[in-house]
Amino acid sequence: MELSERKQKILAAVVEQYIKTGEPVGSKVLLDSLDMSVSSATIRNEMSDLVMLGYLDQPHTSAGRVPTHLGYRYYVDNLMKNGELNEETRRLIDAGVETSAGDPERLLEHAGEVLAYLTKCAAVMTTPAGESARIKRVELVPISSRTVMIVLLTSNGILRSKLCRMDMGITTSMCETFYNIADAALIGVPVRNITPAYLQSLAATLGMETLSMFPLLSTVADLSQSAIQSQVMLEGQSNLLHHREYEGRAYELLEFLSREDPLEQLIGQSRSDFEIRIGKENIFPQLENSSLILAKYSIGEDGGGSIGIIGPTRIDYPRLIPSLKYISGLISETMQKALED
Amino acid sequence: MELSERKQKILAAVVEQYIKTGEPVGSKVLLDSLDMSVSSATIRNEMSDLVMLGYLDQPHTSAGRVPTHLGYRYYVDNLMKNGELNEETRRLIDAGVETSAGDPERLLEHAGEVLAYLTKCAAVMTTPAGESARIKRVELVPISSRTVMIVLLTSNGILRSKLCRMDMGITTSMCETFYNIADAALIGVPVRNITPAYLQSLAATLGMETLSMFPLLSTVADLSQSAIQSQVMLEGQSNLLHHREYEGRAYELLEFLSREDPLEQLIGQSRSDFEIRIGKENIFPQLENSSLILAKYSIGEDGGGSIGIIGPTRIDYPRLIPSLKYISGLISETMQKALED
DNA sequence: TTTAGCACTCTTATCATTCGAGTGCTAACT
DNA sequence: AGTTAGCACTCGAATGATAAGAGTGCTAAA
Repeated sequence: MELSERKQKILAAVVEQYIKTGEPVGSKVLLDSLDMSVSSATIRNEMSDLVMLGYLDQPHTSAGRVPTHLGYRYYVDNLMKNGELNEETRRLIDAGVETSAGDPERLLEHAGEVLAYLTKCAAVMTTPAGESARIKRVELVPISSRTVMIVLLTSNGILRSKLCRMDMGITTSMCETFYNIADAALIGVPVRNITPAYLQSLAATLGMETLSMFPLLSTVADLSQSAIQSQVMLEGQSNLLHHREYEGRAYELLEFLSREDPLEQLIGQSRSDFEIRIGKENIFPQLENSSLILAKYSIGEDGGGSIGIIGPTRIDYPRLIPSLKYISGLISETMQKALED
Repeated sequence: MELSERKQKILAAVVEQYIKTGEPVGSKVLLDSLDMSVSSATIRNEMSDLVMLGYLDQPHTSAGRVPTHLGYRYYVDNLMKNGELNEETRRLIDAGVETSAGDPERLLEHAGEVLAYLTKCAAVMTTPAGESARIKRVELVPISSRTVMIVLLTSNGILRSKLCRMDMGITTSMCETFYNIADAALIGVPVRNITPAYLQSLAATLGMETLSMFPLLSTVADLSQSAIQSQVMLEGQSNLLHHREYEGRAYELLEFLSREDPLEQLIGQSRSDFEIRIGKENIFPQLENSSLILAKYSIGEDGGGSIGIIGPTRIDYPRLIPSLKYISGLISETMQKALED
C-alpha cells in the first residue's frame, strides 16, 4: 500500500507523538510538531483517510487518533529512523554483560536485567539452544551408597545434573561398566538422538549386563532431553506495571509471561534474526496489546538463542531497537569468545 | 494483654469475616455470624474498646472495623484454629513434589508452583544453604584449547560450574597438577573456607608451580562463594495482582520481590522453623501491607532452606498454614530420602 | 451492664449539567 | 482539484447536587 508523502509524514508524526505522550493526538497538536504549511482541516482530512486505510483509529468520534497495529507496522517498516545508541547506554550494557562472561546463564540474566532497566519493559531470554549439540562428557558422582548424581555436559557448554537412585548399592564395577558404555555409545552422540528408543537398541546390543544400567541410562536420556530444551528466562516483569495501558489489565499478561511453555512457544516461532511483532500480530491473545521485539544471538554456526523485550505496543521503537541489537550482538561476541579458540 | 472472652470471640469473628469478604465488618454482620445473645449495640461497645486497644481500626467514622496487624497477630497467636488439610490439597501437593525428586532446585520450583497455585499468593523458596557443606568433587572439562569449564559439587548436592579462560594453552600436565592440588587441598574442605586468603596460603605452600593454577583456583573460589549463597526463587508473583488490596499499588511490591538481595535478606533473618510476619512487623516498608509466612525445611543436621508465601495481610491463615507446613515437611522428607542412605 | 432508639457521619451511586477538545461537513477560496 | 475557514455536533471528563445506605456513637431506659 503506497501512501502519499504527506500521509507518511502525518502517520509518522502521529505515531511519534503518541509514543511520547500516550494521549490520542489531535490535528492541532500535529500542526505544531509538523511545521507544515497546511491547515488543521487538511490534516483532519488526511487523518480521516488514514483511518479508512486502517493505519489509525479513533477511540470515539471526538477524540484524537491513535495508531493501529498496522499503523505501527507501517511506521516501523517504512518511516522509522533508528536512533543512535548513546554513549551512556552503551557503557551500561557493556558493564552489565562483561561482568559475567564465564557462565552463559548468568550472562543472559545480566543482559536481561540491563535490558529491562533500559527499556522499562520485560526482557525475555532463551538459553543457547542445543539442537545440534553433542554429548561431551558424562560423569557419575556417588552421593550415598545408593544414590549417584549424573552430570551431563554438552558441546555447547550446557550443564545438567540429576540424582539417580538405584535399587542396589553402587559398586565400582558398575561405574566402570557405565563409563564404558558411555565412551562407546554416548560421548559424541548428538543430544537429540538420545531417546528411549536409542536406549532400547543399546540394551539389545549390550545384552544382560546393561540391565542394572537402565536407571542410569534413562536418567541420561532425561538430562539430554532437558539439555535440548532451551530455557526461557524473564526479567523486569514489574516494569510493565508502570505502563498506563496495562492498568488493571496487567494480570493476564503477567500470568501469561509466568508460564514457561507458551513463552517458549512464543519465542520458538521466530525464524529470522530480528523480528518485531506488534499487537494483534501476536498469536496469543494475551499479547494483543503488547509488542514483542526479538533478536537472535548466535554461537558458532549452529548454536544460539534469543533475547527480546515485551512491552505495550506504544513502545519507543526507534530508541529501543538499537539497544536490543547492540546487546544481542554483544552476547554473541562474548559467548563466542569464551567457547572458541 | 488479656482480653475478655467476649472480646476474643468478637475479634476472632471480625478477623475471619474480614478475611472472607475483604469488606470492613459492621456490628450487624457480626451478630449473624456470632450467634451470641447480645445486641448490636453491645458489640459496638466492645469493638470500640478493641479499637482503643489497637487491635481494630476503622477506615472512617461510619465504616465497619478492620483488623490491624496487632489484631491479626493476636488472632494468629491465640485465637486461630488451624484447619485440616483436605484430601485433595494433599494429593495435589504430593503430585507436584514427587515428580521431580532428582533435582533439588526443580523440586523447590515445583513445590513453589503448587504452593502459589493453592494459596493464590507468591511463593518464595531458598535453595538448601551450604553453610557447612564441603567440597565433594572438582572437575576440569576442556572446552577449547584455552578454555576449561570447572565443575564444583558440594556435599549437599549443589552443583556449580563456570568457564575459565587461560592465558596459555591447556596441557594435560596442568590438569594433573590441578587435580593433585584439588585432592590435597580442596576436596573435603568446607566451602566457606575457600577464600582468597586460603588460596594465598595455598600458593605460598606450593610454590612457583601454582602460578599458572591461579586462574583455576580463583574460579574455584568463585564457585564456592556461589555455592554457599542459597539462591532465592519466586513463583506466582502474578497471583498478587488478583488481590484488591494491591490494586494500583502492586508495583512497589513486585519490584521489591524481583530483586534478589532484599529477598534474601528478608528470608535470611528468620531463625525459627516457622514464622509469620504480619504487615508492619516486616522491616521492609514495601511489605507493610503484606504478610510473610515462612517454614524451614531441613536436610540432615545442618542443611536446609526455607519456603514461604507472601500475600496481603488479609490472608486465610488457618487454611494456608497447614498447607505450607505439609509442603515443607514433604520437601525435607523427599530431599533427605534422595541424599541419605 | 445491657439495650433500644435515634441523630449523625461519611461513602457511594446516580444523574444532570457544563466544559472543552476534536471532529466532520459545507461553502468559499486559490 | 485541492485547501481552508467556519461552524455545528459529538463525546468524554469533570463538577456538583442529591439521595441512599451502612454504620456509628450517644443517651436514656430496662
